[in-house]
Amino acid sequence: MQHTPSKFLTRLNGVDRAALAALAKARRVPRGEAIFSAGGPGKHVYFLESGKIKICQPSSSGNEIILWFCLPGEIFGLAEVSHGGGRVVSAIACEESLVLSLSQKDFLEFLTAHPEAVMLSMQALSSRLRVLGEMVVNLVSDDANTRIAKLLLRLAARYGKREGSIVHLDVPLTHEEIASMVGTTRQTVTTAIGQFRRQGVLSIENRRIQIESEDLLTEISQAAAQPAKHR
Amino acid sequence: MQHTPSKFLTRLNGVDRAALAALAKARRVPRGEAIFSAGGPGKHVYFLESGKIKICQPSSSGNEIILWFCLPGEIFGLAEVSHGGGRVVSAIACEESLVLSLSQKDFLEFLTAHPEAVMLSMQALSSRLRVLGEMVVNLVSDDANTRIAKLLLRLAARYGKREGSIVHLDVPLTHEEIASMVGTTRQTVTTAIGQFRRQGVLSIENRRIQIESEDLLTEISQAAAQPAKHR
DNA sequence: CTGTGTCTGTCGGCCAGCCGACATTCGGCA
DNA sequence: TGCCGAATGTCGGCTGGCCGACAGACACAG
Repeated sequence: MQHTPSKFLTRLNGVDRAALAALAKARRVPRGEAIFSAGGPGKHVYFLESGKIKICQPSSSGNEIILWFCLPGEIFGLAEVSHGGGRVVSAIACEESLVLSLSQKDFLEFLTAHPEAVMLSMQALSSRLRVLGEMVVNLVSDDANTRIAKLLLRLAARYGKREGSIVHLDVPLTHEEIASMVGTTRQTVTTAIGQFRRQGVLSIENRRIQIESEDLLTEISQAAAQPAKHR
Repeated sequence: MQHTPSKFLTRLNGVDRAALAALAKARRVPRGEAIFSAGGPGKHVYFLESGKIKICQPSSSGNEIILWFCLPGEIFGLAEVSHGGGRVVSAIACEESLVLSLSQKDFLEFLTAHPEAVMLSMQALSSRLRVLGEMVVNLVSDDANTRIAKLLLRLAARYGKREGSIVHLDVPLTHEEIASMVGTTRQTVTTAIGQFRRQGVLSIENRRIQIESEDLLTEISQAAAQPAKHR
């Protein structure tokens, strides 16, 4: 259930990291700005030095669905580079960020020169594949409350900062965004979160969610699992 | 919108393919049998020589969600090998199949010895990532009919055999399975497909779906995209 | 500190789609 | 060939959650 964050940069040894940094071009991205956008060419791969990036995919109805958040040390924009074809997702800075970029060509050369990086790349892709698979399963098989609970658990596992038994979710999310991630409406999210808070599962500290009891949340996420059957 | 099937084996050059075949162990799998199951160790990677495999992930409520179908020439079971940790998905033969299996260790050695295979692996992962992303977006943003229409379009693009303007979907799917893939009920799928048939969008030939007009289906899948707004 | 826009919280009405129930048809196997 | 289980088709009743609407509550710029 634990998803290793597969921090590309931090797991690269010093020499290789230096070699990569030498090839890469650094860029400062202010909060809210896109590093790349859906529809664009997709000829670069990126590494997040500092800050936070959200990777979103536009839906046919026009809103952006957040697929995952990218944390410092992670690689992003990789799938399009290896798959070919343009971007289908956008990368948007949640806060001021520092990113390194590398052209497809340079990256491929780097990979041949540094075989360990190959495994790291494949791990990054695999890890995301696993998370997306879990998302799909949740989406098709759970009701709204359960989907919200499971989303919070996933976020806690990947992006939570533990402090005693409390987990601080270090990602900026509006109810609207949560709703778009789990396929429900803003109102339903508000109601569910209010409910969780009243149950003592979580609390809100200046717009950040803090999970008070992961166990209780897990319980909730499994409660409705049995679709009641008869009796 | 087109998803290259990323046929690993067929895109490997002859020499490399022979090398891989030499390392691999072949195995005949009868219809309905699992090559590996969720919860298992995940220390092998597989190639489909002939037949058809479905890759499923169990949901908390017990049923198996089909994530994708594996066609001859494709690699599967790759994500767990590169990511580490056990299987979260199962691979089940839809029909009698011939698979090649390779241990993690042998596969990694093969990759270092045959660099082109690295790109093919990454392409396979990336391609699946893209499809799953599309699935997630559809699931969160579309209503039941639209989800079904889009699923059929995706299946047609990847697994359709074109014959004039008609596309034969060469995958064995019950309404029940379709329902589990798009997060709805068997009855709703039956109704939607009946509707599509009456509209002349598709027809059924001994339990296989044939899409008569991809254009019309595309239209349907986009019609409800605008949530009507006001006016 | 005050205005302005975005975010959160809450309510009632309404409908898509779920659920159970049943009839029918298909296709594979004895 | 006939049988049986699985798959398909159809129907009402019921309800989770969507929608619109509106009222606070922040956050931040000027």
